[in-house]
Amino acid sequence: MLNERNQKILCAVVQSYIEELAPVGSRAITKKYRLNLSPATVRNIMADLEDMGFLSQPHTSAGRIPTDKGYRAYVDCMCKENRCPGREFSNIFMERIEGARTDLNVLLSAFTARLSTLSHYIAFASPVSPDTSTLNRIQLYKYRGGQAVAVIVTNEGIIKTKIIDTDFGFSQKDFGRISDYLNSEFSGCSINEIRSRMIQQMSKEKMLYDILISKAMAVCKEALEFKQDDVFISGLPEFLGLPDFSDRAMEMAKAIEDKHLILKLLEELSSPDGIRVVIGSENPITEMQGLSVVVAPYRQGDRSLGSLGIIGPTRMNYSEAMLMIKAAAESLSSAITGGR
Amino acid sequence: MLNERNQKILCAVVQSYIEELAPVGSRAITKKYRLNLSPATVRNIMADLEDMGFLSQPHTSAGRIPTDKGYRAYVDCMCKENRCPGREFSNIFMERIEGARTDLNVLLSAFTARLSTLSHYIAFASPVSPDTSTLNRIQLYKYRGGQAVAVIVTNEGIIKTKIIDTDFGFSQKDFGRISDYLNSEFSGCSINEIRSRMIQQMSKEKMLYDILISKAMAVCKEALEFKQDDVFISGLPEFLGLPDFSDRAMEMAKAIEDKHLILKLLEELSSPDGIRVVIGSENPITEMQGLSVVVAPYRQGDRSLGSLGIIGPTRMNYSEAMLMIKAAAESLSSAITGGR
DNA sequence: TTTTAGCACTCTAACGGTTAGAGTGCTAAA
DNA sequence: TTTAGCACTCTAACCGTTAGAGTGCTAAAA
Repeated sequence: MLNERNQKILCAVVQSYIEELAPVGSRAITKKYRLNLSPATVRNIMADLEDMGFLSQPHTSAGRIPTDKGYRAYVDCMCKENRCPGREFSNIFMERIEGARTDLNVLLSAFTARLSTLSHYIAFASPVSPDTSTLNRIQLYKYRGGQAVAVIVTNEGIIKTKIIDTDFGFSQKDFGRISDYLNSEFSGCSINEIRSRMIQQMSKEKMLYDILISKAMAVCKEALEFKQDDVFISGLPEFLGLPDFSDRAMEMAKAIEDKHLILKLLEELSSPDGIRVVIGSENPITEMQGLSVVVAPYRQGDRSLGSLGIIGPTRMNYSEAMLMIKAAAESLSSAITGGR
Repeated sequence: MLNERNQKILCAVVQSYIEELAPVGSRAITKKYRLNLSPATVRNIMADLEDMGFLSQPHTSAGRIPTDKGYRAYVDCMCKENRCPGREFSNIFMERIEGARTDLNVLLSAFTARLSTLSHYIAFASPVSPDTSTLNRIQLYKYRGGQAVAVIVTNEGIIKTKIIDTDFGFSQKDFGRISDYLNSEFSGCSINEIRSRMIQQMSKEKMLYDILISKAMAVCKEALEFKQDDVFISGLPEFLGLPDFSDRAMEMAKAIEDKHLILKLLEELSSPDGIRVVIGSENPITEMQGLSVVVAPYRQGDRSLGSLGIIGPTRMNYSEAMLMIKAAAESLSSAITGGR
C-alpha cells in the first residue's frame, strides 16, 4: 500500500508531530531527519499521503497533522521493528513488588499510580470480576451488637470485608459453624457461582421453616454480596493539565471519570493475548474518540484476570507507552503468580 | 467597626460577586438589592470600604472585588443571622446511611463523594488516626504457602486486612492461638499503644531464644503494622474545570493532590467543636492560599474521630457549604455512633 | 450635613486593518 | 524524477480606534 519512502516520511511526520505538537511542514522534515530529499519532494509526497488519508491540513498554509489512519500506520510499522525488550521499565515495577506482598487490589492501585506518574497519562486497571475470582476462604466473626464481620479471601489474593447486620443473636460459635459450612461447601468455586447456588438453596430451605437455618442462610447471602470493585484509575488531574485539552478538559474528565465507560471499553478490548492499541476513532466508545488507549492483560499463571492500560491523547508517545504497559503487565503477572 | 449600612453594602457586594464572579459596580448593587440609595451614595460607601480594606479594585474603572477580609466579615455576619437548620441537606446524607452499614472507611469515601458532587467543590475527610482507633478484635488465618491473612477490626468500625509472609510453618491452630493471645492482651487498646507495647515485649522475649515464640511475635508485629490511611478526597476533576482556575489549574491540582498537605491542614485546623471556615490568606498552608476551607469534626458519641470538609475558591458559596458540611458531619457522626 | 445628579475621566475588551512569516502548490529547469 | 523558484494563502501578532462600564469629583438638592 505504501512504498518504503512514503512510509518513512509518514513516520517522520508522526514522530515530529508527537514531539512538537504542532503541524509539521516539509522543510522541518528534511532538516530534522536527514533524508536526502528537498522540501519540494517531501511536499509532493505529503500531498500524496494526504490524498490517501494519512495526513490532513488544518488550513491551506499550515503543515500536516496525522489522521487516525496515519497514527495507525505509524504504530503498525513501529511494532514490526521495535522488538527491544525495554528492561529499563520492568525494573521500575519490579522494585515495587519487593516491598509488600499484599492484597491484589492494593497492588493494582499501586501499579496504576506508578504507571500514571511515569507516563504522564491516565493509567487504569480492571478489577477481577466475581466470575473469575474463586473462594479461598470465608470467615465470620461476632462484632458489636447483632453485627458480624465477614472476611472473604480469594485465590487471586483479593481480600474483601463487610459488616453484616443481623437481627438474630448468633454466638461466636454459631458464626464459626456458618463459616465452616461455607468453606466446606464452596471453597474453590467462583463468587458468582456461590451466590447463585446460595439463592437456589435458600428457596429449598424456606420450606423447612427452621428459623435458625433461615437466619443463618440470610447471613451467608449477605456475606457474599459484594459489589464489583471499581476500576482503578490514576493520573486524571495531571492529564487535564496537558496542553491538548485546554478547552475540552471538562468533557474529557467526565468521560474518563465515568467508570462504567471504562469498564465497557475494557470488555470490548479484552484480547486474551498481548498488547492492544486503539487509536482515536477506532475506539468503540464514542465519548472517548480523540483519545488513544494501550492495554494488556494481567495474568495468574496463564489465566487472564483482567487488564491494565494507559489512556492518552491520540498524539501520545506510543512506543514508550507500549514498553511501559508491557513491563507493568509482566511485573504484575509475575507478582500475582509468584505468590505460589 | 462597621455601621449597619456599610455592612449591608459589603454583604451585597460579596453576595453579588459570589453569584456573578465579576467585579460589581455601584449601579448593579442598587438595582439588585432594593436599598433606597443612589449609585453615587453607594460609590462613596464602597470607596470607604476599600479604604478599610474590605474591598479592592482590579483597575480604576472596574467594579469592586471583596478582599479576604471582606469575605471574613461577610461570613461572620452570616453566621450571626443564619441559624436555619438546613434539614434539606441532612436528608440527602441520611438516605445514604439507610443503605449499608459498612466499614467506616467505606462510609467516609461515600460521604466525600456525595459532598463533592453536591457542592461542586473538593470534599475531603481525614482518616481515623492509629492513636485514636482502638482494637476490637484481631484474627489471623493460614493462607496459601507460608502466608497468613490478618484482619483487624476496631471499635470505630474500621476493618483492615493484610497478607503476611512468614518463613515458619505455622498451622491454622497456631494462628488461632496467636490471635487469642493478641485479643486477650490488647483488646481495647489503641493501635499505636499496642505497637509500642509489642516492640517492648519483643525485646524482652528475645532473651528467650525460643524460636516459636519469636517467630510468632514477628507475625504479631507484622500484623499490626498498617500504614495510616490516606486522606479521602473527591471532586478534583470537576473542580479543575471551574472558571476560577482556568490558568492556575495545574498548580492547584498539585497542591490539593498532595495528601500530606491536606493532612497538615487538617491538623492545624482541628477544633474539637463546630464548623470552622478558613478564608484565602488565613490558610496556614501557603500553597493553598487563594482557596477557602470549611471543616467540621465527625464523632463517635462525643469523641471526635476526625474531620471532613470542603475546599473551594475563596468566592465559594459559604452559606451553602456550611449547611452541607454541618449536615454531613451530623449524619456521619450519627451513623458511626448509631452502630451501638 | 447628607444625598444625589451630572459630567469628565479612565480603563478594558472588542473590532478591524495591516503585516511578517510559514508553508503550500505549481511550473520550469536540472 | 527531483529540485529550485516564485506567487499565493492563511494565520497569528500587532497596532489604533472605539464603545461601554464604572469611577471620582463637584455642585446642587434635601
